[in-house]
Amino acid sequence: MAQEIEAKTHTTRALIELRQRILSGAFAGGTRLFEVALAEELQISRTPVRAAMSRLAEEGLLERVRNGGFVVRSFAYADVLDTIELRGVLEGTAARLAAERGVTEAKLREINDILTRLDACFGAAPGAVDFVSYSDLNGRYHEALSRLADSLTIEREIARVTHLPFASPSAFLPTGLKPEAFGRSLRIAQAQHRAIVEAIAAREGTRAEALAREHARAGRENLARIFAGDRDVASAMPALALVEPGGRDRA
Amino acid sequence: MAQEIEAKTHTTRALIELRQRILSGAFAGGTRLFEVALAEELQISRTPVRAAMSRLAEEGLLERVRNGGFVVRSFAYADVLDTIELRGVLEGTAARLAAERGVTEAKLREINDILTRLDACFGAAPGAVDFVSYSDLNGRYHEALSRLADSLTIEREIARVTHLPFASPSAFLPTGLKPEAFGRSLRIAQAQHRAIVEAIAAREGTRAEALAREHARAGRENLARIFAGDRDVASAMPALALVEPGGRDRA
DNA sequence: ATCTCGCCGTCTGTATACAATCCTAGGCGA
DNA sequence: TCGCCTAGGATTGTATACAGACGGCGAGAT
Repeated sequence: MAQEIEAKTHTTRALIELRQRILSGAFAGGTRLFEVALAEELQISRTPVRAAMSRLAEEGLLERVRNGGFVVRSFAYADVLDTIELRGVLEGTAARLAAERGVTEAKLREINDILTRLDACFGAAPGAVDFVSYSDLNGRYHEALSRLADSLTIEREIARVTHLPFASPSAFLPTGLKPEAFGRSLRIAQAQHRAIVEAIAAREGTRAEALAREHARAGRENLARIFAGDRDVASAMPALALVEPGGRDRA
Repeated sequence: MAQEIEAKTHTTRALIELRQRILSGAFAGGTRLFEVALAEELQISRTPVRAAMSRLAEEGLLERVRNGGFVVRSFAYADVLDTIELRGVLEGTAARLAAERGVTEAKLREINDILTRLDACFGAAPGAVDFVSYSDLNGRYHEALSRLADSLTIEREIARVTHLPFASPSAFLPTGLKPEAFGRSLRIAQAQHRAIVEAIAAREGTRAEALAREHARAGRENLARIFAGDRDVASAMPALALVEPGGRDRA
């Protein structure tokens, strides 16, 4: 997805454009996308539009409908919670398998290096955190963690779930919380990061799994806080743009 | 997938034909599929071939390659093990969430009904088992289990993983084991089926999860037994047709 | 009033011609 | 001999015309 910048083909451009529109909530969930209309709008023929929609279906952003055609997939609040839960379960599995199977020195060094650099994001004051660096390194940490089990199957599935913006490990970091409370929760998260790697290194599979799950739970609780609090904050979160408003069950 | 029989469109026919070929191992893993060649072979134009391949990519049987085109995804023995492990983890999550969130009387009755009918598959003698009915009902049980958590997200992900033939709950049932040993392992599996539902009904989430994982483990051990034993049996298993021979690491 | 049948419009399915791109093989030059 | 560069073939990308299928709407019959 990184090399998609400066796209060459019409298909790729349509893919990027449509993905952006869906993620930004330009289409309500359940909206049917018509080839002809989009083709006209994007000034291309139906063929690349179809190709792009097909790939968006692979990404899980569109759904095929009976007798052809696509609709925008709709996500309710409950789906967001379940997806974050699922990420926790999968990352927990990656952590457990890594602990059980053992990891190479090189990989351990790599993730420990990320941990060190994450530590460097924190200043003396509770609210002093380099958010930008933290967010970037947090993403790298989770990516490294998913690779620790040395299983392409697990890695793939985590990547798949994580692809949805609201399930990304860094989804709810730059929230509207007060800097102080926010910095505190980030310090706790970082402590969990360390504990997970320590458990893996000590071959404590069950502990590693439990910690990884609890870590995902933190993200989930940030989300719940956003939802329970200011609704304007929630609707301003880019990661929540494609989530249907209303249904807020299953706390 | 059930309504695909008596397919109307060329795309659907191509999809079924190609899927069948891949699953039967007609293409080695890594083989690149060319639109023109397949179009000629199937006596249709490139357009429906492309559409079919795109859907096979969604199913995880094909992979897109850089600069266009598809290759048949290749599965090593380690991937099979990881996928079965993953199924156990996901079914375990479904079971745990079902226990934690509670299930309706109707759903509980439905899965208990399946359990009763599974019991009826066993005769007096150890080797006396109605394999055909058991296999069918076993599939239904696992499907009902995946729906018990009342989460489309989880259900979807289980369906996705289960779609691969070697990860299906019924993948390694009709094996080349001796009837008596086979019947015994099926009775154990059925005991696990019951225990999982009992744990869910009693709201024992952790127990339900552990049991579901262990249950998947049984399938994995059947697979290992097949692999360790007669290699001819392994190569005769339809579910293993698309698995690369050779690599047998990670026991 | 309601049900059914058939027409028609709209949307996707398909074929095909042409364009663009990528990879490779071969030759030329340093 | 090695490397680069070019030319050509192979393969996908794109546009477009036509075909087919589904659904909605209206007219007619009961």
